[in-house]
Amino acid sequence: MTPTATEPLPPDFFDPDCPVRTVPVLGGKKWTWKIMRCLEGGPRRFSELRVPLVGITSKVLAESLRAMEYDGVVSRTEYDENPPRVEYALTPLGHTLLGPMDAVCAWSRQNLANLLEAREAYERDEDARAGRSR
Amino acid sequence: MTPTATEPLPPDFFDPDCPVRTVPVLGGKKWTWKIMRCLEGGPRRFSELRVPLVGITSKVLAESLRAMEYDGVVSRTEYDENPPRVEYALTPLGHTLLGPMDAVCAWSRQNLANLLEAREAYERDEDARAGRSR
DNA sequence: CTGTATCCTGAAAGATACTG
DNA sequence: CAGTATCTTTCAGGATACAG
Repeated sequence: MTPTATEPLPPDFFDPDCPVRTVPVLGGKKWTWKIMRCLEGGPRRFSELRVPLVGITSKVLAESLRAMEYDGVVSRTEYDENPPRVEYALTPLGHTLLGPMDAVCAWSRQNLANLLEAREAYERDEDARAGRSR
Repeated sequence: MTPTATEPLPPDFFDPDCPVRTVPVLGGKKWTWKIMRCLEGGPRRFSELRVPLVGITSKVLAESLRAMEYDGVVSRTEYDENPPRVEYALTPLGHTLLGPMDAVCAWSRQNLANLLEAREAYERDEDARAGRSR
């Protein structure tokens, strides 16, 4: 599964049709990770989610929640009240995703300094090269 | 840091300007995770990477590698030969990212069945609802 | 309050052709 | 071989208005 560097990587190293590709939490989906974090502490209603997700529109929030519901990581519970109340929560499956997510988030936090330093170094080298050729 | 469900989520729950947001491996960047996996076994040259990354164009591969180099997770080594040879490899920082990434990938593999089942259930319910209202 | 319906924009990705 | 240069496409995301 992990070929060494001396042998060529096979063309079928990745399955282009692998359904994992379409898991929202892995692909684009700008807000998914943040929504997960907002639901970590317990159920939240729609308007409650909009507060910390500064800048999100109701359209995008609704779309994101629907995609997550589709994948079974979020549940939607409608209460027949007036005014209407809808609560979103992590499913058991969603909860199991928190751990892996935390690993990546922790990495980001721990290596933020390294990252910023790498970017500065990269730009310094760019400047040096451009300076010489000029 | 993790508010309970009974207290409201503060508007500053997330820092909109947090640089972590721009880490390629966390945001969009369709190919980043796959490129990481290709480099896991050791250094690879440009054309070698194109084989398993079925469908990627040289333009997008070059852009992706540059972004990863910028963030310090990939190194680029140019050998002064003819024909030219360039090798890409994971940096030490890049290697530390493999662990967290694996956690998410493992989750995807382990829960793929649950995911597909959730999607089917979702679509069944949709059909049921549409059927009733029709 | 919890959304949907439109329309629009910008950035990422793809197609194609070409260069040192 | 290892890219760059253009041009086109695509689509997630945003703005705005409105509905149950």
